[in-house]
Amino acid sequence: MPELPEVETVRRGLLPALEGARIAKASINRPDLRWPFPENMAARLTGATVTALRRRSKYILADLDTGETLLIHLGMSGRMTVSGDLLGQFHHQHPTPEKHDHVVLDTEAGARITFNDARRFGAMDLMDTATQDAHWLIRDLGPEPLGNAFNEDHLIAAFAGKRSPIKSALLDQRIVAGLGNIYVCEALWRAGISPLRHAGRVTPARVAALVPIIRDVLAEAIESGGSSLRDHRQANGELGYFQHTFRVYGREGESCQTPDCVQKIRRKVQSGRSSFYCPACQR
DNA sequence: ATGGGGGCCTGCCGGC
DNA sequence: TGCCGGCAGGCCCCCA
Repeated sequence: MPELPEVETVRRGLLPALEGARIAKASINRPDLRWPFPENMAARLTGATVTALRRRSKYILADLDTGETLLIHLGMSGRMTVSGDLLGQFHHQHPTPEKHDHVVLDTEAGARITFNDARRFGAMDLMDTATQDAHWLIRDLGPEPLGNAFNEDHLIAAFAGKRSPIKSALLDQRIVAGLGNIYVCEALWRAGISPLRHAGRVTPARVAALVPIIRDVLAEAIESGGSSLRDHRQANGELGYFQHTFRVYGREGESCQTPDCVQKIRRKVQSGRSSFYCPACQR
């Protein structure tokens, strides 16, 4: 269920087990996810040490001491779980393998990282670290929403003249990289902008106001993910997705949470995705 | 060139 | 209980 905050939460959860760790064994249980795995992926991972574990948009990037970088995308249903000694006294045993455990990495230190993805919209690839920015999945991505390159000027310029609904524009990873359906709905509700409005017809002032709102929505989600991740891990060692309460997402028919607003949240399908919004607060 | 829709997959949930 | 339709947080590709 991964948008940027979930991917960041997973990355942070993987850090203690993976960063600096040597991969003793890589088990690849099928030839592909959304796309075929790269040639000899197991052999190229085995024996490699992870020197850094980074994130770009919704991609997790593991730099290896072999000069390659492992790219991981969770798609819609991808999960990564950690088991093994690094998690402490309760988890000496690895859990029973489950259906859809497609890739399993065992580290020399005794941790096991399992990639499970029922729908297989996820992806893994290996690329040269030196030229990673040119990778076909990375090269067209827009700025990181939490970075300095994502600012008022950028978003105003990106929306200028755009005929598509602002909902679609914010889901366009070339404009800003990492937002998905949920956080776009949440950010637009906070900003009071209708998801149906053409991007080019939102006033510059309102577009500018959207920038810190997007940052806040994501930062809050990461923060809440971080805390629930710790809890979750204490409980069973899994890197779960945090429980986050959304103001509009999934709340069709419920009352708008804006004080004094008496409207109900509506759901409307836009280019195949559900948008949740308040018809009174969002214009 | 740009925007919208189809398709990839499996699982789950509600209704009959 | 079983079957069926609808739905799911992503993203590439094709078509108009």
